[in-house]
Amino acid sequence: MTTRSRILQTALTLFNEHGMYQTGVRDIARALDISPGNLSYHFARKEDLLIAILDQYKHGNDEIYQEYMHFEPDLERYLQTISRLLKNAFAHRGVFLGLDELRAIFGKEYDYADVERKRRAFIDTILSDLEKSGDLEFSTLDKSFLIDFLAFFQRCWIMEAMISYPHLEEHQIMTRYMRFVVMQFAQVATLKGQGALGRWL
Amino acid sequence: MTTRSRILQTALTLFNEHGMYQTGVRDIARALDISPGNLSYHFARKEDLLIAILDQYKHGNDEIYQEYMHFEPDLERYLQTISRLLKNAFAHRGVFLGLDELRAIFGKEYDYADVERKRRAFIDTILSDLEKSGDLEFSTLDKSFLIDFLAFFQRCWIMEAMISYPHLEEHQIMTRYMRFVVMQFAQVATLKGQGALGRWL
DNA sequence: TATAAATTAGTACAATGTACTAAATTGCAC
DNA sequence: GTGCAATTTAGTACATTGTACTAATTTATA
Repeated sequence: MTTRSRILQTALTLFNEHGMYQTGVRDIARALDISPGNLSYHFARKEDLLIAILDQYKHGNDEIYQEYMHFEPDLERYLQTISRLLKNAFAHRGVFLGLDELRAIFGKEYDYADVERKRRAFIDTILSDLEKSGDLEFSTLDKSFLIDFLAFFQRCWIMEAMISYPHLEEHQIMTRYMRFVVMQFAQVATLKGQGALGRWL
Repeated sequence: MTTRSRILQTALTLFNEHGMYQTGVRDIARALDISPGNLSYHFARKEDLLIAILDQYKHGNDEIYQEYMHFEPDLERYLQTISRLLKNAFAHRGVFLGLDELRAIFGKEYDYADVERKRRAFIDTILSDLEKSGDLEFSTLDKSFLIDFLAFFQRCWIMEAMISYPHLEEHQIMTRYMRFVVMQFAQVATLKGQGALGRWL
């Protein structure tokens, strides 16, 4: 394991536990038992750490989506995919608490719009395929609204979870939010699709 | 206008524009043309400023809800009420970017659970009344889900707005998010209720 | 007028992010 | 094994920040 990835891992752990602003670069170095100078050799600025962690998060998301796309459309597998996306976000929750700094680097050093564009494109494709496969039908609820909802949900839930349920464990948080999102799917699931929802409710 | 309220106003403006962490206590004092010592006379810690602003936000929300409750249930008025709630959150957006610090004071010096409890109670009452008055009917979409959705939405939207649309003006942001929430109401609006939704879509 | 509240100006301190240097160690291609 | 580059250490330095404190002055108010 390279020092660089050890740094990323430890920094993320500290960010998750104590928050980004409560974690200084000297704290990270101490936790790794390396010198602060060495840390700044790999990451000149604290922001670079943030960016690297965000890239890691983005990469994780891409992989999860790609894997879903690799097989035939299936509502049950899509819900599992969403669950994996939530877990990935939870694993990187520490950086989402630094909204202030996130906002500062978005558009400059980190292309957030790209994440967002991809997300919506994936969701759109997936929902359309699930419509064709007969798992979903959009009559009462508009497809474009469901895309909006899913995009909104996936962007926000982790922030709300950190604020509202800081004491809950990952597993509890996951069931809570999966249940929430599946309730929305229940609006558009066909009889065929209903079966996939059960295990989440 | 008291110095205390001038401080609150200026601090909030700076927080909204540059973020909480980018705004130092010395900046606030300079913007007000008062001495830093004077500022710390009114607010010993920066956190106290945050708490005072949150109280102001909470108070604003309470007033908006109370005013709605003062008249007969009406879907159109409820949507206007939601719009006012969004505006109040937007006016205090600066502090919501300080998630890290918010999380630190929640449960200790600021009763966030109370805000949340009230919010859900209000929403519950309002929806039940609107069901009785025949504006809403809960068949395909569960009432408890709509409560979850509205609570979730009202907690999160401002954070997502600050991250995703930092360049948009208040008016544009408001129409975007009102449109989003009204789409969900469309699921449960009766024929009578439909009329209220039109102006937001 | 007297007392309290408010305000100013200044100092101090620990912690932080950032930047830099010089020397030592390690890894690796030749 | 030698030599070079990458890595790591240790240390210094600086501006900024939140916080805390003092003494003196001004303002408001009973």
